[in-house]
Amino acid sequence: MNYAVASPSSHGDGPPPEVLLDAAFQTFAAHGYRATRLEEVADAAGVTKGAIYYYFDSKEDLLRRALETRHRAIFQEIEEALVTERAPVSAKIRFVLRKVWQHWLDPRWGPAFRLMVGEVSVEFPALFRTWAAEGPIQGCTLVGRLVEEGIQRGEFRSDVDADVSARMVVSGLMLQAALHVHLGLAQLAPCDPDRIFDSSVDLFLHGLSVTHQLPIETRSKRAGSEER
Amino acid sequence: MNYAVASPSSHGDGPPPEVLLDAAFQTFAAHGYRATRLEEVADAAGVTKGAIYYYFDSKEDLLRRALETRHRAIFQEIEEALVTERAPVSAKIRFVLRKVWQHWLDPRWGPAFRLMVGEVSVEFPALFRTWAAEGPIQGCTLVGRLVEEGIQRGEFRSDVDADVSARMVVSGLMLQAALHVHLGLAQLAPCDPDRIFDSSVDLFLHGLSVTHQLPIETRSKRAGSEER
Amino acid sequence: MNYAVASPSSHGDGPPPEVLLDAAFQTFAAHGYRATRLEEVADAAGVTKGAIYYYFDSKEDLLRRALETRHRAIFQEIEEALVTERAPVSAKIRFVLRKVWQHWLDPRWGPAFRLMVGEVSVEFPALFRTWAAEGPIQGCTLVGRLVEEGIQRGEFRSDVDADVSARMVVSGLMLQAALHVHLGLAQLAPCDPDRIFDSSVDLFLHGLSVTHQLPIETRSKRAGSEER
Amino acid sequence: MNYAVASPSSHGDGPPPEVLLDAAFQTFAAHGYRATRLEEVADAAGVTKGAIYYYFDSKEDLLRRALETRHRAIFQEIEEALVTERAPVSAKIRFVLRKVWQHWLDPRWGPAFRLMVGEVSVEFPALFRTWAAEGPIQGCTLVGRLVEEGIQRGEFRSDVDADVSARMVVSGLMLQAALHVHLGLAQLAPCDPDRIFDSSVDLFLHGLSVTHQLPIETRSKRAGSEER
DNA sequence: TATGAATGAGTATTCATTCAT
DNA sequence: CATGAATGAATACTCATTCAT
Repeated sequence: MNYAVASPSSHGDGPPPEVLLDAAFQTFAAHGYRATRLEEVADAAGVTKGAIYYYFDSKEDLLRRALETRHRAIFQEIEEALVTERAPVSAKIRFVLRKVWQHWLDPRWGPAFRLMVGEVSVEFPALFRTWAAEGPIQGCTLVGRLVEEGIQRGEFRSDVDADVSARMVVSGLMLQAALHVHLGLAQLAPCDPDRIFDSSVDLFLHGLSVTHQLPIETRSKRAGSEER
Repeated sequence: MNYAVASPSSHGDGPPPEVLLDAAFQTFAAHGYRATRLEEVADAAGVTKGAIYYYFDSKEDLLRRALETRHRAIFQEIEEALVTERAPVSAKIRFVLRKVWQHWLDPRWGPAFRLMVGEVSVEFPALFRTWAAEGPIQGCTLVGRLVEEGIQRGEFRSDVDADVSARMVVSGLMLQAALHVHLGLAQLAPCDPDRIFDSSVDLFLHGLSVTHQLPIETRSKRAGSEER
Repeated sequence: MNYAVASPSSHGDGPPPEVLLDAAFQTFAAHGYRATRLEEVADAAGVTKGAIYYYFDSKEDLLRRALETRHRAIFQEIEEALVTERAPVSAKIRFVLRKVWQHWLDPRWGPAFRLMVGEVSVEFPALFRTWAAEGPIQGCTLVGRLVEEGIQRGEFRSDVDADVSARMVVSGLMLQAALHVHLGLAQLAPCDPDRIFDSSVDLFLHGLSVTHQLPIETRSKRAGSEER
Repeated sequence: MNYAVASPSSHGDGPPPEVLLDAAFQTFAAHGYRATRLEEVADAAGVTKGAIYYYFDSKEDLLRRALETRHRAIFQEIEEALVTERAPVSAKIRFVLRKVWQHWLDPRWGPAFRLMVGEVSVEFPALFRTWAAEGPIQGCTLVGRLVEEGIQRGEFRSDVDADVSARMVVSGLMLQAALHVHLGLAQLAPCDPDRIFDSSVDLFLHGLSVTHQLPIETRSKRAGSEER
């Protein structure tokens, strides 16, 4: 045993084995945090329960560190890939969205999304906010900036709400991935992921684009009497 | 091995008291299914644990029946309200979406969404499918039919994908409600719910509307070399 | 609905500790199966409740395994001790009966008999049948064979019912052990165990022995009018 | 409501309905005391749990009173039927045993025996002793007196142990009834109840009868070296 | 480092018992 | 008299956590 200061949250000298982190992340994601017994994680990792406690302080600590390590800050990568890009903004947006769409299509993403929304959001709000900040929020921000740029360049309508538009397309694709791809709603209403992506992005870009049409309708109804 | 009677083990003859179903639904929604102790439900309903077992067979039975009874099939109502409507399709769509948006804004909806996506989807898949069929799926179907109608009437572009467009706007608004309104992401990126709704629906309807512009870009990139 | 592993839910790899099996057997025998709290067993074994569940799946499993392991197939042993015996059949029978009588006199046998007859027979019929097959039934068979042998050799009357005679003496001694020795009826009608044994076996052997007397009475009354 | 003094152990003014006592006795006998839920008794009697508490103070009280009332002091009856009898003692004995045998053959007797031996003996020893005093013990006493009478009259051997002989035949028949008739051991070793009775009684009376044979063997072995 | 064994606080579930109606 | 509803103490069972080896 060396003289390294004991790390604050475990006894292990080195970093926890990847296999444990992986097993924890996947088991939690698959069955949920509460529904997962530590023994399941241990089994999945090929060790015994006790070993977990050599590296982690508690079930919570295990989840926390598994999430930290496993979570890919996808938008970070994408943004970096984007700086050198020379293309119309709409093409950049499509490029960005395709990247994240592919990420969301990953079989491991759906369960993780469920874990985040379903349990982490309530039981570990801070963790949830971290995930959100690096995921959805950063996605929205990135896309939002591109929309802004499109507006500046005259590529998009000047009266577009860049912020909300970005949230809309990011949320729309994300929940479609979650519900239709991962949660089995495709069985109830089948649809090809490629078509979902293409049609959704087409719709989005059309919505942004400069047109010659008349205003669609007035919004004056919003405060109208038909609302309860 | 036991001589338990074959009849259902709950004893209540009449339907379970509303207060129990309410308390169960809300407590489960608020804290999650696994994280909720039956005693919490009992406390919330002002009874004791034993009373729950007078009406329900198990925690699972309680959840099941609470979900069945509490869940409002919102789209059903909306569709009925729509049959008499005489208006441009875009107005109808805005009307429908406003209705569901208001529903999703309800403080009780967010937790229920979390419960459904986070735990029910994994632990009680059949229940989840029922919810989905009456919620998101029916919403998509309804909006999809309206988009179709708009296309027929020449109000919308003939090349929009009615199905996917509907999913997009329903998913987009739903997840924005969940994340930005209920899960506190508004703190990270503040935004007024009214603005979210208006801008999202504007964007959507713009996306559907007939335009005179050229196609924004080709989709030829999809199979391009940047994909993994 | 749960994600429990399909493998048996007890975790112990090796066989359960003797002390647990012993404690379980004795506590169940002493107080009865239903009346025994798992904590009593745990206390008797000097462990905590949780430890029981490390080795056993349930209270039922604990009983089952305790009975399987603790039960001594006494007649098996006796039969083996008998093969070399050269003696009059009546002596062999007395030898056999003395062996089992001593077994039934053991302070642990009475409670076990009660457990078997009182609860196991109803709640775990298969277990009961196993016990019976190795206990009373095997005893009857063994003694029955000896009686048969005695008849062949001319030592016993040729008109005795070997089968039923064996059942009679085995049942008679067994229930006297249970009621008079273990269940305290000796308090109501005191009698020395040795005397019970000797007199009972004498009576039995007399009953079997060849005599010169006339038939005691006719059995013609059996279907007579005094029956209901 | 009249002014009768509240009876010590219930609120009912009149005696408890037979149907309740019957249901209790039979349910307890069938499933065991601990294993029986009061609701089962109530169901069997066609009332609700609450009604039981109008007549009885507790589950224990219910058992106690059900046993008191249901239990037939069979030997009492038999003894009375016997006083006028003019016949050889052996005939009287056969008569008595046939009566009790018939009683023990009753489908309700087996479960009651089990209840007594299995649970009442441990949980309510006083009750058990009452049952034993009026059942087995009285039976033994009665038969014992007859054997004594037979000895006096020279009908039976003078060296017979009247007491133990009586216990032997009563125990023998009783346990055969319990095990072979009621507890299903007949499946393992089939035998007709009539034959059990006849052969057992024949054997018994033979054992008692005066013979010309030599002593079967000496008892000197009892303290011999083969005992442990 | 890792394990097998054990712990104990917690939780679902049961059921005898009560009581207003 | 009897019921339906409810109670609450008891009890089987679970599982995160500990620890000697």
